[in-house]
Amino acid sequence: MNKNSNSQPKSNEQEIGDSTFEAFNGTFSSTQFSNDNLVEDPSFDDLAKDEFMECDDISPPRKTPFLNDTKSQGTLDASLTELVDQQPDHKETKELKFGDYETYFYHKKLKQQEKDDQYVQWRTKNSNQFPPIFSNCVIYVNGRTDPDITQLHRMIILHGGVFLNYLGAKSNATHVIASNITPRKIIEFKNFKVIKPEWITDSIKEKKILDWTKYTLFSPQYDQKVLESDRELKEKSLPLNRPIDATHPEFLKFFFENSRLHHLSTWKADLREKFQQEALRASKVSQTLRTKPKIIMHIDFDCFFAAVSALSHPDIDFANEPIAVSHGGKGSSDVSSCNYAARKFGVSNGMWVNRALELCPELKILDYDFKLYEEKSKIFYEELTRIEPDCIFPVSVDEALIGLSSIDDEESTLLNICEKLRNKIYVLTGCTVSIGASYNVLLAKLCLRKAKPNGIFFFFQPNNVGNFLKNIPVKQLPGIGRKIEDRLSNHLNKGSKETVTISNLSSVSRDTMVKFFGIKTGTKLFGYCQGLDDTDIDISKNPSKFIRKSISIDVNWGIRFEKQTQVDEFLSRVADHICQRLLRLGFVGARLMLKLARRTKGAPIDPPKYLGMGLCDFLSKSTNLGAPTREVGLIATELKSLYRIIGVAIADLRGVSVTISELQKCDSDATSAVDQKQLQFEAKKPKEKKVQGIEQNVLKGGSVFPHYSPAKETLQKLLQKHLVDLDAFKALPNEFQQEIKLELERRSVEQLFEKSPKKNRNRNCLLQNRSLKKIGKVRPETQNKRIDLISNQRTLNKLTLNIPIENLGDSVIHQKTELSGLTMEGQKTLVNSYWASEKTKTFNKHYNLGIQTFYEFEDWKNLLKDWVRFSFENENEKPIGIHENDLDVFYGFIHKLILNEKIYEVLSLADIITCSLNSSELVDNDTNNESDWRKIRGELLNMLKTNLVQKGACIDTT
DNA sequence: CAGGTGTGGTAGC
DNA sequence: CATCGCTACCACACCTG
Repeated sequence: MNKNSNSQPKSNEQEIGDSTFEAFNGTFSSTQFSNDNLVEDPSFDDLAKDEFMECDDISPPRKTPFLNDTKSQGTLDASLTELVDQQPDHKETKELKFGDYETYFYHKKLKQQEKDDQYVQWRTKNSNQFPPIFSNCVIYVNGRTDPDITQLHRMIILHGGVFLNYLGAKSNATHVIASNITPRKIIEFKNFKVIKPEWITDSIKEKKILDWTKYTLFSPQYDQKVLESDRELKEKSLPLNRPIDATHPEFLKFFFENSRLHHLSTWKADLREKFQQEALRASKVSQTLRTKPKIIMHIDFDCFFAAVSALSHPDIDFANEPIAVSHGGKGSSDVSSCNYAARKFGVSNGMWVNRALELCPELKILDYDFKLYEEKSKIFYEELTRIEPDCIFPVSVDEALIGLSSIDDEESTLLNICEKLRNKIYVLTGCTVSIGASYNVLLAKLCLRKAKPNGIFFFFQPNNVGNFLKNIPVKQLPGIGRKIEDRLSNHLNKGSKETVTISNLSSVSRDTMVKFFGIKTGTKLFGYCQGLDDTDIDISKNPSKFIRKSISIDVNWGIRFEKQTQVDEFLSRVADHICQRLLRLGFVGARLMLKLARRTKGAPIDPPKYLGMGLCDFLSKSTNLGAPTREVGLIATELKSLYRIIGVAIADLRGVSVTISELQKCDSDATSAVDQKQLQFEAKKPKEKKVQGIEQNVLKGGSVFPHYSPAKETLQKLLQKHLVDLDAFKALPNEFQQEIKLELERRSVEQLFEKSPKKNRNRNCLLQNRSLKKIGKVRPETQNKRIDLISNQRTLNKLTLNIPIENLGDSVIHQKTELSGLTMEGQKTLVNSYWASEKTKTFNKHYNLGIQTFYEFEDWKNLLKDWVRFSFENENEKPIGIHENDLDVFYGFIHKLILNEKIYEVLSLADIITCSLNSSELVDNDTNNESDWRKIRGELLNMLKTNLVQKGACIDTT
């Protein structure tokens, strides 16, 4: 750094530095760094060289394609273990196989790249002669080559490239190297740049990356063939391969690959997770309390997509030619980004292309290049890290907030840092960034607005803040969008179209704002008008605050369905997609929400935007999943029933959105159950209330399993669960009523009966599910007729074969939907006094099923084994036993399984109970416990049977 | 009052 | 032909017990 600052011309620094602090509104769009002058500036040349040396010294060659780094090694190892542990005969795992295949290769790739890294480090230790010319390349070598694959491999990685062992369908290979190629491979590689190996060797000789087009493999006589097969392929596969709308099986993949907003959102989430993880790691190492950073820098690319897309069009004069990025060149496609030349014509982001072309007929439309955006972003963040700020807060793929606590000789040094950063990013990415800096986030953001394009703007004069703010439109304030602006405009200007500025708000009191916008927004807005903002961007101060709280998928384009089956298929695919994301991100979730967009009455059937959603009403409904899970089948069924509960006419459906929340971290790991539990306690900290008892217990030096005390909320929940409806209660036989009353008396809550509770709103599906799960629990007659399904494999086969499978899906959903509105007379309220009373008297320990995390079905199996073992452990010369709360969670899961036709799974769980009880490990010191387990096992089979009978399955009980 | 649920708004290009 | 209008998070209104 110091070395470089010497090469910076002093005069510039002085000139800019002076003006900075003379007037607060000075802009530094220093022409010195505009694209044209940049390269010719001699001092810059030095700087650039220097910087490159520095890169070479410090940064290791690209390890994995961008953003994949966030995957921890642990996850991958675990995924692999999962893969190996799969039982081929198991239905669940069979379905997972395809995804895991990819995981397997991913893992392999990572291992390989690790090895590569080690090799590169070793080789470059004593020599510095490998310029990273392939640093943006991901290269796959095909077939026999000269030099051979091993040599090419070495050449590529030593020069900063990534070598691919396997070319996956979604592979991000940038180049394919081959000397010979079969016609078949020509088709296979038709989407790749296929280049001769000489490209590698020559590039290394020249010490720079050469134009690959001069090294393409397809010789002229092949070209014809390529074209032919290409056309052939296109013609044949066009109707099949190109999704038209969401009825196509591959629609989701296709849609997300091309959606800018999807990319923006996932990049953001990934960055957030990455920095959160780093902060978490850092805060464990040093617990020093940091003060709030004194300087906030807000740094952002100028029209990021447009600038990056233009890089692949060297013929374009980016500074003067109007450019926009969108899909296709006309019609209702969104302009996602446009350069400043285009903005002069009134073109803006979000505008439709046809409108933009009206405003600016010579506007050039460029395509998206999501991969390149990612690459440039990676470089950007690498550079931000390199200046070693106090903290980095990612705002977007191309935008970050940076906190600096103090720098010596603040003013000139800050400017120096900013200019150098801008230079470096320009050299490395070919795109310009702007920087705004101030003493809080609000003002830094506003400074950035003033700095754009390609400039720097500082504001450090608290006394002058009123002056600084007065002409700022309120729309520019963070968190103030179109709606709030509209409301302000209506209130203040009475409909006139003038933009509302901060000075317009000076007369508005804090109370008025709070009344208008609520306590939070109102207070925030009032503070903003005084230039106050206490947002803290230091993630490391409270990393757990930034942990992910939900995962969602939104599709509001291309949604056109005619039949219920199409909707259901789509929901299944969404479920599959979201479960894959849960797996990849290492989460399980306990709550599911479905949000639908329905064409507003009177809105045109076909909106102006092709396959767009048009004007819509949004309707949402959520449900609890019983236990944290990522079971695809379960989630799919829940979605389908939620869809029916919301009840949007299929023809009016325009958008589908699925959110899973109440997440728990769950990097499936082969650690022991107890270890897992302890990890869970840490991970669950955000929800302190629920874990409190446990934590206290641990602090007291006691067991991690808390003693059960019926707290108020638990009691409420119990009532909710067991007493769904008072009418239903009254309809019960007398002895049942007595039993329940006695039990509740024991808990001294019988006064709750005196009140007459309102009719249950039936809002929550889960409530009904819970009541359903109790069905048939203590009916002597069914108990007597209980059949032993497990012991008789023939019965099992018959059982599963006799179910009218093709109708099951419908009946399941139908059944659930009906339940949400209807009561099942006499069956609704069933309390099993046995579990409720005796359990709490004798057994007082949780196994804590409720806070376990559940991955796939295998984990439930292990958990159950463990739980059985645990219940036999001795405490005060009595076995710990089974806690009703655990049992509740367990039954909840079983119920969901049954609803999802996971018959085999339920049976195998029942089987596990039998096996565990027969295992010699257990000390048979209390027959009660064993008989409890046998009852539970019987209950599983009973629940299963009841459900199957309802569906009309023919069960052979002989 | 604590909590749950449904809805609405915002940000990035 | 077109076109790829996502997603995480906060805040709030309203309801229940």
